[in-house]
Amino acid sequence: MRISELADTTGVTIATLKYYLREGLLHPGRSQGATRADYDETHVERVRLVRTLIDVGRLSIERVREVVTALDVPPESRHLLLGTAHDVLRQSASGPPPEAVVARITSLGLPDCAGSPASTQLAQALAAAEAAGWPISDATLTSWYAAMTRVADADVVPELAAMSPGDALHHAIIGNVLTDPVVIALRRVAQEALSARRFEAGGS
Amino acid sequence: MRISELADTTGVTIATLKYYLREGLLHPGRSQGATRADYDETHVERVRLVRTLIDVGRLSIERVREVVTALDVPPESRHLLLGTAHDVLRQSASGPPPEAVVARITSLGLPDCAGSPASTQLAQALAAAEAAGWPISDATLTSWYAAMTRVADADVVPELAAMSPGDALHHAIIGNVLTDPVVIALRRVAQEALSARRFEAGGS
DNA sequence: AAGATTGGATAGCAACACTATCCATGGAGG
DNA sequence: CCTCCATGGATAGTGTTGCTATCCAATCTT
Repeated sequence: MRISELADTTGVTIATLKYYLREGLLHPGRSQGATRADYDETHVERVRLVRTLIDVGRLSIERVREVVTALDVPPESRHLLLGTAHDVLRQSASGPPPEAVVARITSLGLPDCAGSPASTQLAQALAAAEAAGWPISDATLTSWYAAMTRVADADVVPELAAMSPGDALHHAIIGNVLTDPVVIALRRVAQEALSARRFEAGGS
Repeated sequence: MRISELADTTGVTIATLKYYLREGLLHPGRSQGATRADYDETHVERVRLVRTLIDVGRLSIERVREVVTALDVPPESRHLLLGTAHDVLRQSASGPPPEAVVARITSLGLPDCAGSPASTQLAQALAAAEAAGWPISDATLTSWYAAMTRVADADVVPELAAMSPGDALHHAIIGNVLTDPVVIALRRVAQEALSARRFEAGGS
């Protein structure tokens, strides 16, 4: 497959593909002499991944590069694997979260994945909310955690055990990127439904 | 309060405040002659709102302008109010979602807020996932909806009924912006916990 | 009177994600 | 064999975004 075909099948211009090649988001095609290279299905899939991460996940080029780098050298351990996936999907910069918030999380009986990207993200999100005058009670937090466990139940499927580390990582990353918006939208729908039930009945 | 004080208390530079004034994100101070204007608590709160929307919510300047415009003229009806909040927090462009996906949503027994921003968002998120080769089953969707209803339970508080439309809108917008990252982070933590339980036991 | 501060206007800047152009090569069709 | 278009590789340019920086006259403070 030549680059023009890759462009046609993915809907991405040649100029952009060259850019992705330069930036290391796309592995080079198998070179067939100086002016020809061969691209295959792995390139098509990679381009689709990159576009999904950019369009849906709103990841920066630099962050996408982190993803493909991780995919090229996936961690062996299945535990580190999810951590890697969560790390590249982090929202804020990966600095150390406030000590006090971390202590609070562990004291609530949430799993002690201390230092894991997910816990760090949680701590930073909680700290940001508190700093903006929106503290979240222990009761709300544990209730939300229970609810999100039900959501995550569909995420951690047995099939993962049978996949190669690279495929599992790909699965975890793209699954979260694609379904986070669904989960958030469902939250909004639920809000509207509850609002209608609680306020609409009484008028206004 | 002069502009320099506003800058000091909010931690935003004067140049940026002037930019926000130009862009209509910040209402002008009460003019005291040609070279002086007076800013008050409403300006401090507005600047904090803008910074939260930008830093945490990653909203563009244009989207923030939508928010403040809506806050200046909040809808009277409490039902439209949540819709307004959800509309300014939309991820993708507010185009019409695919017909088939909408039909599927309503057929699942999800509330028939047809055309509401939340339903539109959901339809678009589902369509995007499907287009990227990640279809979401009816079972998963209903299970997730049940879970997110539990999350939303903490969002739609009775106090909302007693608030002014503007305050309620502010509450809904900033609440979602600040807690979406918390909810998503909890999902990740739950994924790690489930992964540990399901895969760690069997080794690897 | 001197100096700093303000509002208002305009211009500049850095980052980001492409997009366009140029060029030498080289394979394919005639 | 010759022409011609696609390709790889390199480099430069572009549009958008979110600020910054500078300038100016007016005015407030000291």
